Formats: sequence, structure tokens, C-alpha cells
Amino acid sequence: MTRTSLTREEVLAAAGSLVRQHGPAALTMRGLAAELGTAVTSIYWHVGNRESLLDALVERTVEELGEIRPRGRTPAARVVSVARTLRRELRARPHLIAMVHERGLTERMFLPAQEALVHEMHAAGLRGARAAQAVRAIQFQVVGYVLVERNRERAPVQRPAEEELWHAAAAEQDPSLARALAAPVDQDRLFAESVRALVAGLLAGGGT
Amino acid sequence: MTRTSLTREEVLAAAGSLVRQHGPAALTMRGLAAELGTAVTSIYWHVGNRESLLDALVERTVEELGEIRPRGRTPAARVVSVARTLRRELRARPHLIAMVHERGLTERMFLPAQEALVHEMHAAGLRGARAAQAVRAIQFQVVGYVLVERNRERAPVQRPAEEELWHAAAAEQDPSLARALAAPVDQDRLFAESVRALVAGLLAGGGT
DNA sequence: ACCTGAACACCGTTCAAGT
DNA sequence: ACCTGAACACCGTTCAAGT
Repeated sequence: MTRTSLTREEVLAAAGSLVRQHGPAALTMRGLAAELGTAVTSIYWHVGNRESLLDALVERTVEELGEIRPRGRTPAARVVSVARTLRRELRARPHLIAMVHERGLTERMFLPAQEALVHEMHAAGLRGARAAQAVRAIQFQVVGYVLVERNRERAPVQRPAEEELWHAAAAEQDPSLARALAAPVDQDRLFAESVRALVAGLLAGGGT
Repeated sequence: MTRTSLTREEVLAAAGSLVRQHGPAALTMRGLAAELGTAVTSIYWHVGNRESLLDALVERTVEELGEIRPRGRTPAARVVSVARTLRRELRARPHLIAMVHERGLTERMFLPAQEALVHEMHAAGLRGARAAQAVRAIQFQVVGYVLVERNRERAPVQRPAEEELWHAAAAEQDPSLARALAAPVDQDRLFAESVRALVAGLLAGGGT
């Protein structure tokens, strides 16, 4: 029962695992203290307060997301691989990613990926403002996609959605479309195809 | 100072304006009671509890987002107009939209728009699973975009982002790109171009 | 340098009691 | 049917006091 002196690292680790598993709402200072076997106030000595504790966890997450290695033969394929990797990494830390989002740090988290994308745009022959716009379009799409699919996964039973579409006039003219929309989304495939379509659209035309 | 008997409507209105202006965290039952000039417990009689009060506000938001009227000559133009309208409506209610998102109801909020998009895909000659996939790709993109741009707007000063890219090796080979990425995003234009590129990509090729 | 318990000012919610 | 105050069980945080 002798307890080696509490460290900041220890506090962060315990808080991190708590947040990863049950989300930030599950992190109470009193609960964390109980888990660590110390007084609540000790935690304050090490990490300041609850908000800066969460900030530290977020900072750590941003750093972890920093490594990107594009794979594939063509620039388009490598862009898709960057998108895919990012999506996987983001999905592995849903609560922490949500917190990064809440703190408005998604951008910073994305910087290394942005640089990788710049490189691929150059390889694809895009330059200047046009390339910059394409990089941002992809970045927005990937981050947005992950935010949306997280949302869908946490959604309570999508009550009216399916039947309503089954009965929509447009759908009745096209039963196979109605069937497709009533079926659950294949998120991996939708992601792959969306990215592919966007990249194709960007590399082909686009506008200035 | 005589107070006409409190109504559920009155509670929702006061709570709604509070949330619209300062976000859900600013809504405390005690504070709301003070604003309404009643006892805290009266509110409970009318709306159950805090959570169902917020649920009611969210429900109302979902209903308000239900009207969509596509404009434009070509299907592609009408799709873009739907996207644009949705974005505007979503941006007008940031806090409430975030709450819809948190409750996983974004999908349901989007159903009318989805039906409009189905109609346009048909007009563009897409059918069946292919059309369904295109509708979803656009839906994901618009919702995702709004989520991302809200995030950016609330972001604290994007500390290292600009300079780092200025110094990146890739950027130095392409100063006009570096300049473009260092400049603030023109979110309206990026949105318009992203949607246009995605729609073009979807209508052209796409994959099965 | 690190830890502690007591106390403060907040929460949301319940409940018995009023009219 | 509607409203009330008191009370409960929680919060995060501060602070003076310990070692």
C-alpha cells in the first residue's frame, strides 16, 4: 500500500485511459483521485486544473497524429493513401479527436498531412493557388468525413430515415436506389469513392 | 410584476435564445429560472429536466432545417444550390447544430435535402446504387465541411501553421502555393469549388 | 517539494407541501 | 394543474496547514 510519489505522467496516463474509454464527461477530479489513491488536491498540484489536464491530453493526441507516409504509384493513389491513413488514425481515438475538434486544433493536427498533400499535388502537376485549393479541399473532406461518420455511429436508431425514403415519389421510380439508400452505408467504400471522385475532379478541372 | 402562468413554450423560447447566443453550457436550470422569474422547480414541471429541454430545442432545429428548394438550370447547378442553402442554414445556428450533431441526429435533419438530391441525380441520369452513393457522398461532404469550418472559426490563433509551411521544402519550390496556404481560407469559394469538383467527379466516373 | 482535509460556491434533481 | 423552498448528492477549486 505504500505509494511511490505521484507524478504528472501518472496523472496524465490515468486520465488519458479514462477519457479514451468513457469520454471526457467520465473524468471527474474526485474520481481520478480515487483511482490514483490520492487526495483530489494532489492532482491540482501536478496538472493545475481539470481544463489544463484535458489540454495536455489533447496536445499529446495532436503529436501522435503527426506521422504520415504516403503509399502508392500515382499521385492520386498516394493522396488516397494519405486520406485513408488519416481516417484510420482519427477513428482510433474518437473521444480525444472530438476534444481536439472542440478546442479548434484540428487544423494544427493536420499540418503534417497537409505538407504530404502539397508534395503529391506537385507530383500531379498542380502548382500555386490551384494546388493550395486542392490540398485544402481534400483536407476539409477527410476531416469532415470522419466527423460525420463518428456522428452516424453514435446516432440513436435512425428512426424515420429508411421508410420515408422508401415511400418518396422519386424512390419509387428507382427501386434499386431506394434499396441502396435503405441499406446501411458502407463507410469504407463511400470514403474511398468520395475521395477518388474529389481528387479526380480536382486534377481534371476545378476552376480558379 | 404579476406574471402570467409559465408555459412550456415560454421556457423553450428563453432556453433557446440562451443557447443560441452563448451555447448549451450557459444554460443552467437556476439561471433560466432567474431569467423567467420563477422557481427552478417550475421548469421541471414543464419540461421534465435539463436533458429533455435540450432535446426539445434540438428537435425544433431539425424541423426548421427541413425546407429545401433547389435552384438553377442544370442538375449540377441545382445540387450546388442545395449544398449552398444547407451550408447557410447550418451556419446560422452553430450551437444548436453542434447539439444536433452530438445527439447523432444530423442524418435525420438531412433527410429532406437527401430527397432533393436524389431527384437531381435522376435528372442527371444517374440511377440505382450509383445515384445513392453520389447522394451520400455529397451529403457527407456538405455536413463535414460545415463541421470543419465551424471548427476553424472557433480555433485559437493557428499558431505554427503558416510559418511552418513557409519553410517547408516543398513550399519553397512553389512560392505562390506557399503564399496561398499562408493566406486565410476563402471558405465560400473553397466550399463552392469543392462541391463542384466532387459533383463533377461523381457525374463523370466514380466507380461502382 | 509535495500532500492533505475542510470549506466554498456552484451544479441538477427530488420531494413533500402548498394553492 | 401548477408552483414553491428545502434538501440531497454531486461538481471544480481554493487555501491554510501539514510533512
